[in-house]
Amino acid sequence: MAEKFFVTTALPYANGPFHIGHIMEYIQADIWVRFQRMQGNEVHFVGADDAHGAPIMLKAEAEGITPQELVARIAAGRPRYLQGFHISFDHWHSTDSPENVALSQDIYRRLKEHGFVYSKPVEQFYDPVKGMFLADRYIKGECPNCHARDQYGDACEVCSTVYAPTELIEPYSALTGAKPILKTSDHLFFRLSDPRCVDFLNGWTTTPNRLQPQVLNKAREWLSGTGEQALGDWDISRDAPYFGIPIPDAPGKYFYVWLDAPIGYLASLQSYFESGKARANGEPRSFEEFLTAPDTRQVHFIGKDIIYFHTLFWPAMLRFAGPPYKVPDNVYVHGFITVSGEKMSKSRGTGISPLRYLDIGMNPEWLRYYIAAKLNANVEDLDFNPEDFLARVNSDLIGKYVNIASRAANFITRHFGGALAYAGGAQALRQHAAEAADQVRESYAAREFGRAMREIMAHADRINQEFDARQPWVLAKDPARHAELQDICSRTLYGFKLLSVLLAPVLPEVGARVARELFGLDRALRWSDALEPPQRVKPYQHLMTRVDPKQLDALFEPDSPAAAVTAAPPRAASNASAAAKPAAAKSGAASAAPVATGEAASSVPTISIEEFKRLDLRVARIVAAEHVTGADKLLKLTLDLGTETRTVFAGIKSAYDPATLAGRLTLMVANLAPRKMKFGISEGMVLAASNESGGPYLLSPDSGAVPGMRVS
RNA sequence: GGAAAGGUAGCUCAGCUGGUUAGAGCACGGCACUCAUAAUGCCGGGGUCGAGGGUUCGAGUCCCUCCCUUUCCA
Repeated sequence: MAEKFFVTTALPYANGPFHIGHIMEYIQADIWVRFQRMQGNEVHFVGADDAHGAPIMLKAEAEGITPQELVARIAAGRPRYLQGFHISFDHWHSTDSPENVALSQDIYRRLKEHGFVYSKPVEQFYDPVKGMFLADRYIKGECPNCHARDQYGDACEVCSTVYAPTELIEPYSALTGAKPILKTSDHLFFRLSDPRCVDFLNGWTTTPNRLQPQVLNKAREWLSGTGEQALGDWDISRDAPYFGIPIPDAPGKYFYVWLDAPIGYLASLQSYFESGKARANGEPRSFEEFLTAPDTRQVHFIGKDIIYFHTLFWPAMLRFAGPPYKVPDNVYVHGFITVSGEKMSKSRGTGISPLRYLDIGMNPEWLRYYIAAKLNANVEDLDFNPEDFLARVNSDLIGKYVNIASRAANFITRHFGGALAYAGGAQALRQHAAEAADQVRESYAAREFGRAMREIMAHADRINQEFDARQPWVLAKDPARHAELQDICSRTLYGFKLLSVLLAPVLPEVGARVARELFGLDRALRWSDALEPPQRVKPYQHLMTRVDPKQLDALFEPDSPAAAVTAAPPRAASNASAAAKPAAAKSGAASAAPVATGEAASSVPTISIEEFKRLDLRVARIVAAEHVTGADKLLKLTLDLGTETRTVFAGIKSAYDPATLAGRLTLMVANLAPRKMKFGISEGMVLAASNESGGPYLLSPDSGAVPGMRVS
């Protein structure tokens, strides 16, 4: 009986592009989802942008666009990442959608009807210039404890004291610099402290196999608090101006972004059902029918920073709103990703840019494998270590796994025309494969991916050992022993097929290629393929290349615009940078340590004319453009600078056909230090524009310009 | 300040309810092999399991204290 899953990842806050933390979460969830699908289970995997809230409103304002425009721009950039890393969402939506408005208002009305909502006056700082109430993070002042200046309204970054914004000395608005005034307004509260809630949550959180032990401990701690620590009610309203969903019958009030954010899971699912995609995926029922079915399992993958919302408010809201809303069956929590042991940090400019990873031609499946190898079911942080990454990927994936196919398939192709034969039949091998598959299945199901990878690689070791022991290269020289040769190579290739099946949730592309190019299947691998000894193979084509250390160098090279922004002193306290800070710290429904985004043009510091003059920008003619073998993004350009010719590798393959480039003029940085790349030395760079929604677009001079002219 | 998770070979990590000389992969040294888009096999060096106490016939594994890292405190 196939299981039916509704799976989500945390909704990323739509004020910036994905960072490596998002990608890690998506990879974790995607591996689990693909694994479930391979088992024949029905999975509906959806995501959405978390679009509401003050940070987005303010950031949009600072850029002179509407919040909707900002969100649309960010959303337009999402597919590159999701496709790039093979994340198999069935649907992607937004919390700023009609579905979410209707669902949020409906859930609210039901909660209110059942007595879980009440109103209470709240006194808060108010910015008289901006005309809006200020969240703690938008108020700065002197720390009452250590007297450090310019600290945020909730806690001091110098001495870590936690306080209320009203305790700050000389408070000022981070938005306008104005002195905030205290002002009272009625807020709506969700009665989390209601005994019905507490009873329900005590039962829900302790249901066996629902939460990880560490998460359960945390929830228990919150639920059992007394006095100061007692479970408090939840302020769910915000006063206008606010980018959010209007609260019914409460003019000028909007839902706090954290109320409608998780409801976005349902909005996305509903949109997915109503678009017909669910039907296309084999689910004939309606959204409501699916949600209310007793065998539907609702699973959320989240980061450890948002446990509170997902184990208290979210299940309680759903429970007391009542059917068709169902409470989550599981909330699976992961830790953060660090880089070389360091937390990703805006100020230090560390972290890995997922886009750069893809742009420099690194294989997304390397990262999927590496993350899988280091993930377990616990709430533990995971470290991306470049040397470890290199060693792990190269030795496990290329040295052990891919190499198995390469060494055995060539004999079969050369000596047996692709035909496999198992001496004495393959029954024992099948039995062995079945046991291996069962073992690995359990690890995957339990989200013990690291264990699964160790088990798989242990099988790879065994296959290599047996192959070595039988010395097929010796057998090949003796025609009398060719049956033995065929047997060992067949056994080895069956082993390779088994490994490919077991790795397919992690390496979907390689799995698909193995199925098609090596075993001649016209479909993706299924788990049950592990029990089918292959009878024929096609000639081996190389499946994966090694990681080049130079690529890792390039990945960490601090020459991106983002790095330049983060290296700048933060003195220019423009609206944009002020807005970006609390947004990143809050991180919305996102689930990893903040990382540099460097998007807002207004946050780039000014430079002097002298600094500008250091740039040698020249008009150049593209005399030749060609594809680069092995590079996903790069084109090799030969540029005529009038007096000399340069070779430049440009990451513009996605947008330009080389045939159309030859002859045209563009602009280049002529005095950029030459950079050794995997494919050769790049002697400069061409200028192109891009953002989340499009590009790159090459720049061109007006007619009349000739190669070699200096740009000033 | 309160709380949680973690600190095991150079690196990244396994070690279930305490039980023979503490394991793996990578890295390193040696040997073998040559089928493999420099990939495999064998052997080996290397750890007072954060520190100090305690319980026990016996502790990396339980208890206490301390140190360090990370995180949470709506």
